[in-house]
Amino acid sequence: MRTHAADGSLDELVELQLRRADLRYTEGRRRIVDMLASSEHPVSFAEMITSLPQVPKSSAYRHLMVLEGAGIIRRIAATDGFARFELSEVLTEHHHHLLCTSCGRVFDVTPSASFERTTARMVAELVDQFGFSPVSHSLDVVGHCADCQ
Amino acid sequence: MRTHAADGSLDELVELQLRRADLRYTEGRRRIVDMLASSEHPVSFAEMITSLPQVPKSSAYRHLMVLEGAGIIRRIAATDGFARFELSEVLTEHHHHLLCTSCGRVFDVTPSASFERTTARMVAELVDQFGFSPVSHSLDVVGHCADCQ
DNA sequence: AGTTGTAATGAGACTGGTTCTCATTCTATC
DNA sequence: GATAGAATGAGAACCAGTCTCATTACAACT
Ligand SMILES: [Mn+2]
Ligand SMILES: [Mn+2]
Ligand SMILES: [Zn+2]
Ligand SMILES: [Zn+2]
Repeated sequence: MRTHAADGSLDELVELQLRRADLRYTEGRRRIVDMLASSEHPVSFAEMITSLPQVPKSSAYRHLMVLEGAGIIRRIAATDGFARFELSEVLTEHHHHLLCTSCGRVFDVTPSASFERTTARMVAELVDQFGFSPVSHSLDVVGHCADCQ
Repeated sequence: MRTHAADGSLDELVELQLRRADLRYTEGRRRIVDMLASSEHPVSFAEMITSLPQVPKSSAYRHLMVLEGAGIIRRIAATDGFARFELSEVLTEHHHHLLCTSCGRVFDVTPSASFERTTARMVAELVDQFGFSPVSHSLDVVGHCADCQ
């Protein structure tokens, strides 16, 4: 998932958002954000430390918690029990996921505008019955990816 | 979530489905199925062994795997990292979930028929772009429940 | 009823992903 | 450059979940 912010401005946006919470945009955190920004699909923790051997495990876990807490990244529960991570939608764009139950991978799919209008209406309908206050929604499709048929 | 099968027939349906895979519908498995059938919301493992102290932990985990494998129950990834379990949709009815990020609870919501027609159309649209073969979908709303506002 | 093969059970050991600890090192601000 | 709070990293600790293995229950046959 590409960012829709111009390449140069992503770092600035992240730094700003961290500053707001008295947090620093340090080397390790930058490495993780850059990695997620350039990844074609949501990334598992294992993939992450493999491709970023400079970042120690204990620190990487902490960075993920900090970045998630600051709303910079989002955690996705995949079908294999291992979470995946991606930039949050304020830094990319709203989209949905295809979850493969064979290999565990997660794929991004961006719906059309009319699609999203319909979804928003449906979410409102669901929530009304319950006094629930919605923050976000996710329409996940579970099945088998092209590689795993 | 109530079952739509008449009370008496649920056990028969489950037994049949297990038999098909040369599995037995034993005491412990029955306890878990009954518990899920009478529960108002998806149940975490902790809740489960608390309310079923007769079922040992190691057996309970195994029962859940067997029942999930046989398509009798479904595992839901909640926002707190702990899975929840419910009867699968062949035994209840298709529905969606409201996930509270404050308390971690999961609520069932049953959409209207027209709602589901629309959703099905949208899922087909998403999947086409990817050569992905869909098995099921889930439209989850993340936010705060009435208790946690 | 007895035999046999396979499924199921349960206590406890074990695993490995994740979190915690703590001593040390940065970094923003005064 | 002094100070305080944030960040770091190695390793210990934790604990949900899995595995092992000896035992028991069950179904299908003779
Ligand atoms: Mn995504
Ligand atoms: Mn449900
Ligand atoms: Zn796959
Ligand atoms: Zn709540």
